[in-house]
Amino acid sequence: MGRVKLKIKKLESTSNRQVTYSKRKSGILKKAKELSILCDIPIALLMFSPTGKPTLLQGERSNLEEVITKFAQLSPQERAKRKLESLEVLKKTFKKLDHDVKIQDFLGSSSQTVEELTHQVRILQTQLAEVHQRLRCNFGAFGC
Amino acid sequence: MGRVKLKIKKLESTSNRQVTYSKRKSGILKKAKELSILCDIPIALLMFSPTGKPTLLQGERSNLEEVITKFAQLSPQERAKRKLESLEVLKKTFKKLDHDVKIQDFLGSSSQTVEELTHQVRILQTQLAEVHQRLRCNFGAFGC
DNA sequence: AACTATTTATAAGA
DNA sequence: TTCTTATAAATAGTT
Repeated sequence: MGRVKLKIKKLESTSNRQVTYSKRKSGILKKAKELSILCDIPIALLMFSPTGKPTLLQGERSNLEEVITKFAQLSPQERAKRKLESLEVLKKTFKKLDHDVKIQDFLGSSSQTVEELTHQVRILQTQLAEVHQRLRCNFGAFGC
Repeated sequence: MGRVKLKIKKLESTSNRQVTYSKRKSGILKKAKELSILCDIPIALLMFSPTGKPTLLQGERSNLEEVITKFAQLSPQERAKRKLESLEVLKKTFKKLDHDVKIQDFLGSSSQTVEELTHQVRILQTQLAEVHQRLRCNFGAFGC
């Protein structure tokens, strides 16, 4: 959507990458917020700028109330299907993990880099803690 | 982008929510992939359909090589600034968590719901494990 | 699932 | 960088 049709491949110019990131980031954040509100769904978007600055968006409804309600309304057949789909997604996720973990040809390191990764760990731990919290509050004591 | 200007609020009709989710989901997934490639950045997008079906996208570069390289190139001043920014993001995240956790006026439950939440926990744990793995592989044994 | 009238996003340029 | 604008792209309502 611009003066010319853009080919989707890595932009050569560093400054152009940064400008494009800035523009498209605001666009995709807007889209995510709109989708969350219009369809009343939970959504999470995590990205890193070309310089490493993290951005985290959680939709207006980061709670899972709607998912729970909708799920409770499904028929047994639909539930069984959903269960299988969930397992498929899970298998794919692990498959991707296995692949990524094997490609470990990284470059040099820095102490700041560790801080950055640690920061990401904390964000994910926070999200994890939130889901755990919901499990506890809504369904009693589970082994989570 | 349609016949009329749409007001951004929860769509009344359930079927309309599902149709809109389907259309906009494909749009946002495309945007995320393009952003990942054009700007060569890591990105993760997690969302749930109005019926609870999860979708997870990780950009082409789910590894953090670029972030690390870019970060290593920053000046000490820029690193200090980045560190402060990361802490701000972290504070916001926890603030949001506190708020959400207090609002615990959920509806009825079901055994399937627990499975769905458990599935989400597993996805987040997988992402967490991935980041931990990278920490270990690239920077030696940390207490993670 | 397709089709278009419109709105929206954005690439280049100022 | 921030604003403008020509153009590409997404999509709301329709079929």
